[in-house]
Amino acid sequence: MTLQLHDTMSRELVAVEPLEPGHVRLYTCGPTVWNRVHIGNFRTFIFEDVLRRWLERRFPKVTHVMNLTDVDDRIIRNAVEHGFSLDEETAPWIAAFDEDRDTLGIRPAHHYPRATQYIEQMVDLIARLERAGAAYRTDGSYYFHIAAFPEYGKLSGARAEGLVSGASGRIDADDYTKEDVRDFALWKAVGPDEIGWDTRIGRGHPGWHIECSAMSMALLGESFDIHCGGVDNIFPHHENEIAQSEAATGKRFVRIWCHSQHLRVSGEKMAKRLGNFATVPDVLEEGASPAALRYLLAARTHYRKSLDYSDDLLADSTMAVQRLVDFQTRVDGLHTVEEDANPRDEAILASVRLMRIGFDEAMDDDLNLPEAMGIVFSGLRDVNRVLDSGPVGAETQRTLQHLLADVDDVLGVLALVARDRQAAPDAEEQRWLDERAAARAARDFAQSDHLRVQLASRGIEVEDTPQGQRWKRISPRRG
RNA sequence: GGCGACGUAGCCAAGUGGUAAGGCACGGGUCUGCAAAACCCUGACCGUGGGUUCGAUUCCCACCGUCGCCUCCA
Repeated sequence: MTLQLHDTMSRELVAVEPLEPGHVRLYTCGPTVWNRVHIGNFRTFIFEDVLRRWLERRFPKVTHVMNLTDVDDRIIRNAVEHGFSLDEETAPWIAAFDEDRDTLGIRPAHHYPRATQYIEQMVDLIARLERAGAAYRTDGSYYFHIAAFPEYGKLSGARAEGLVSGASGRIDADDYTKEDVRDFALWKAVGPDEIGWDTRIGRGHPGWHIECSAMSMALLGESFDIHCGGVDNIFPHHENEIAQSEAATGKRFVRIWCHSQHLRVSGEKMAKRLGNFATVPDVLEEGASPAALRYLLAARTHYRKSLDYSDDLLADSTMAVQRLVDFQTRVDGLHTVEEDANPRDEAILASVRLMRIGFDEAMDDDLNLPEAMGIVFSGLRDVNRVLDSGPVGAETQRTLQHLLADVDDVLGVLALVARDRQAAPDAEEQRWLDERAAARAARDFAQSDHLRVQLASRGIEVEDTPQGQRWKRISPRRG
């Protein structure tokens, strides 16, 4: 079985076969750091993280590049307004992005190239395009000449006739002058007092699309395996990247294009512009756990389907994560017996085999994590049933622990829960736990129930098991 | 107007040409000092209308509904 991904260009499932055997080169469009990234943006970044994690399971080497767009018209406008340099303007947003990314357990890319650090490469590429007759200069600015690239539109299916200039209502089309509405800016000339770079093609700053072509080529080569982003990047961003890159190199730019669907709110796309967004800190402030948010964004539905965000969905995800955590706790706390394999061990090992096969198949089928988790949950019930019936051996316990570790190597939520758990009970909470254990030993149930309520008010839930009292931190939202 | 996606139980959602995983919530049980956890039982004619087929939720067409992109939004 090999990993297949849905390719936006061919609109088919395509097997991942790295250009360089054993080494997958992955480029994912990162954030424009003009503001705090919201959880809709993170849906895409988490999808890419899951992809990256699964690729690492399937191939010996993965090189992952995510760009940071740290120059664009909005950033320049804000920097001017604040009297900041570009770096000063973007530094806090980059720091915030790093923090949120870490909160959600997203593995860092191997490279985070910043547009402002690749001006030279962009200028080279623009000069190369001009020599190839694919770029022209107007009033000092450079534009890509669509007519020079007949294949334009092959990714999005967008043809010239269908495009309605300004239909999105997001741009001021008169900002720059172009020969053809479809032509797009490679380099924007600016005056001596404006923020820009003095280069051999003049003073200015880069257009949006050119950075991804220049940086991906610099770090991954002129052709590489997988390029990802949100669906809103298909047109024009990725369409333009293809045009620039292939017009310059004459080579196929990317093998497989993957795009994730949007996160919505009440049916509409979550977007800064609409004001219906929430940031990672916003969600945590309401009492949700990072694990629940990650689960919601990663596994609640398939990455190519839009997902409507709501408090109910978050609560739902919180409980789903709790079910996994409770299972892990149970497995870790198993009182195992040392004896030859019994029928229970056999039954569990059989379940685990089925779970592994099903999980891998689902993931190989275009990263169907919801399907994969369905298989896991279904298997957990089978295993729980067996565990209810009697003790198992230490080998079975290890097998289950390895299974959970492998599932979470992709899902990445148990690791976040474990991180949260390090918040140990404070002195008072610990005293209540001790007192409650003592009260139960003395069969003073009134006192033990009282302490249970008291601990619950601190977000600590206590359970009694044959092995004694056990506690766990629960989300305040849960009540 | 062009291109594209989606519509499955109370909610979320996977999936298949031969009558539908899983999660959450609800109800009833087992277990428990009581709980919790776990387990058992209980729920769907898969947007509407046609067509293809022995047979369609799954393929085709139309329609209805929702949404996305159409020049710097993940």
